[in-house]
Amino acid sequence: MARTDDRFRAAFNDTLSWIAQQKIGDSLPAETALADRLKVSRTIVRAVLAALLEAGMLHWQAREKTILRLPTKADRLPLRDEYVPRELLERRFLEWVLRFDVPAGTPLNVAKLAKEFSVPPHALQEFLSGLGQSGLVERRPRGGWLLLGFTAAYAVELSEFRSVLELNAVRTLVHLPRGHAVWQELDALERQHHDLAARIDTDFHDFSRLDGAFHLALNSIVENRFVTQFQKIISLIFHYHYQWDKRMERDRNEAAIAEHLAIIAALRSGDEAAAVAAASAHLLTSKATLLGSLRVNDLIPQEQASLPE
Amino acid sequence: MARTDDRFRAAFNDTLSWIAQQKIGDSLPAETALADRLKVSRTIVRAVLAALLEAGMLHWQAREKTILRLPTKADRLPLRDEYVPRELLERRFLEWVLRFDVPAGTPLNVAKLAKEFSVPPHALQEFLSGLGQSGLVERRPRGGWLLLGFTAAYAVELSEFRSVLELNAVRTLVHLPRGHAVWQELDALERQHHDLAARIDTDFHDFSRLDGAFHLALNSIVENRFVTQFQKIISLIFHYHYQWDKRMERDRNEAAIAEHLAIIAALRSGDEAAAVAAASAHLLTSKATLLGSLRVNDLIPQEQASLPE
DNA sequence: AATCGGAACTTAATTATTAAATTCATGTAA
DNA sequence: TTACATGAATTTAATAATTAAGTTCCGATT
Repeated sequence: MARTDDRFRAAFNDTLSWIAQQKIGDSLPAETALADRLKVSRTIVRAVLAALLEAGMLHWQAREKTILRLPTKADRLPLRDEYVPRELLERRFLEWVLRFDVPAGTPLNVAKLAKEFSVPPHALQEFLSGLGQSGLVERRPRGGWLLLGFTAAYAVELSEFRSVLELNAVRTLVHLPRGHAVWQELDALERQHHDLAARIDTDFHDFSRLDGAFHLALNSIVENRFVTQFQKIISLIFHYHYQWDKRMERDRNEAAIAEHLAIIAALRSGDEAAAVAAASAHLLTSKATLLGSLRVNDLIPQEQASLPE
Repeated sequence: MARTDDRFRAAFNDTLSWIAQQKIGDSLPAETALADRLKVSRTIVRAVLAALLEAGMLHWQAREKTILRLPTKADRLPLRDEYVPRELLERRFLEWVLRFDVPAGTPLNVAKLAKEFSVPPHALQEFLSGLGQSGLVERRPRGGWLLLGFTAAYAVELSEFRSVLELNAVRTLVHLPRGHAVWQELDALERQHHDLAARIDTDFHDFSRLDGAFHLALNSIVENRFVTQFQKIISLIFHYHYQWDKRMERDRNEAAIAEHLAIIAALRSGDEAAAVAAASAHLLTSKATLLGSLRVNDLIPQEQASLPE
C-alpha cells in the first residue's frame, strides 16, 4: 500500500456521527459544504458519499442525497494505530537524547528509531534534517546519521550563545520607555517571584515555569526570527535539565529568584551597565547549573569519541 | 528500479583502469585490499570481480584472481547523468531564491523543483527540511513547502542578528592579549585594505572577497558552533548581494574599506566603546547596502502576500 | 594465528503506488 | 443569466516496495 487513508476514515466516521443526529429522509448538504465542515477536500467528501451509498445508508444521485437509514456502530471504519504527530516526536526525541539513554557519537538507525517513536521513517528523516540546526545530530556522507549528543562542550557553547542573545535583549530593554508593555509584564513577574519566594519550601518546583516565563519576557522585546528560533531550542534544553537535576533544587531556585529580582531592579534603574552585570551574573549561574546537571548524569567525562568517517 | 548502482559502476571502471596497467597473468590483490583502494565496501568489490569474471577478463576462484585479458574501452560501464551533489544544490537553490526569480510566498513543488535542479525529490525534501533554520522556507501543515522568500523584513532581521553576533565578537576581541594570532591576521588584513585602496579604481571588484575575509577574521575568535553556523548563512547571503548590486560599487567599496580600517584602528586602541562604535557604524552601512540592493531588485514593496492555509 | 573469502543480514536511496488536493469544465437551479 | 454544485481529470506528496551497498559473522586457508 502507499499513502494511508486515515483522512478518509476519519471523515467517514465524522459523517456517520453527524448523520446519526438526523432523521431518515433528511438530505445532506452540498459537497462543498460538507468539505468545509469536515475540513477536507471534496475528493474525500465524494469518497465518503460513495462509501455511504455502498453501505446502503444513502440515496445519492447528483444533488440528491437522502438518508436511507441511520448508521450503527458496525458502520464505523476502524482507525489504524495512529502515527505520532510531529510535535510529540520532537518532545520524545529530545527527551531521549537529553536524557542520556544514548552516548554521544552513536550512529542513528532511521528505520529502527522510526519504529521506536512510531512515526514513518521519512518523517523521522525530515525531523533529523531539521534538527541539523541544533547541532545535536549530523549527517554522515554516505547515509545515516550520527548523534553528536549533548556533550559538555555543547552545553558550554549553548550557554554562551544564550548569554550573547540575552545580554543584547537586556541592553535594548533597559532603554525602552516606561510606557512599553514589557514593564508591566516585569511588574507582574516581580510579584510572582516574590510570591513564590514566600512559599519556596513547598512549591520550589514551580520555579521552572516561572524561569521560562521570565526569560521569554526579556527576549520578547527582540523581534527577530533568528533570535526567536534559537530561543526555542535554548529554552527547551534548559527546561529539560532543570527538571531532572534534583540536587539542591530548592536552594538553587531560591537563589535564582533573587537573581531574577536583581535583574528586574537593575533594569528599572535604567543603568545599562548594572543591568548587564546583573544579567551576566545570572547567566553564569545558569551555565554552571546546566553543567552540573550534566555531571550528575555522567555525561561530562568522555569527550566525544573519535567519529568514524 | 531502486537505488542507483553508480557506486558500483565507478568502482568497476576504476578497476579497469588499474588492470590496464598490469600484465596478463598478473593477479589482483585481496578483496579487502581492493576495497580499501577503491574506497568502497567489499560487497562492491565482489560485484566488480563477478562482473570481470563475466566479461572474461578474470580467472577467479577463491583467492586466485588472475588477469586473462586487458580491458578495452568497450568494457567500461557508462555512468548515468549524475545527480548534482548537495553543495551545488545549496548554491543553486540560494541563487534561485536570492535572485528572486521567485516572488515571496509561492508554494514550492518538490517534484518539479527536484527535476529542475536535477536531484532526486527526496534529496530536495531533505535539503528543504534543513533549510528550515534559515527561515527562507516553511513547511505547510498538510504537505508542500512555502517559499517565504528573501523579503525586506528578512534582510533587516538578518542584519540585526549579524550585528549582535559581530559586536559580541568585537567586545571580546578588543581585550585579547597582543600575542593572540588574530592581531597578526588583522595586521595582514590592514595591509591588504591599504593595498586595495590604492588600486580601487580598477580593482574594486576584489573587495567582496576581502570583506568576507575581514568579517570571518573578526568572528573567528568566537569559538561557538551556533555562531559559526549562522555566520555561514550570513556571509553567503551578503556575498550574493554584494555581487549583484552594481550601483556605485566602486564608491561603496571604497567607503567600506575606510570603515574596516577604522574598526581595526579602534580595536588596536583597546578602547571597547570606540571599537563597538566603529563596528556599529560599519554594520549599519552594510545593512543599508543590503536593503538598497533589495530595492534595486524590486523586492521591497509588497509585504508578503497572505499565505494560503 | 592472522588474514581471506563466503554469505547472510542491515541499512538507506530510489522508484512505484496510492490517497488526497486542486483545477477545469460542465450542468443545474435560482 | 449567473452563481453555485457536480463530474472528472490532473497534480501533488505520503508511504510502501525494491534494490544497491555496507556490515558482520563464521569457517577456511595459508
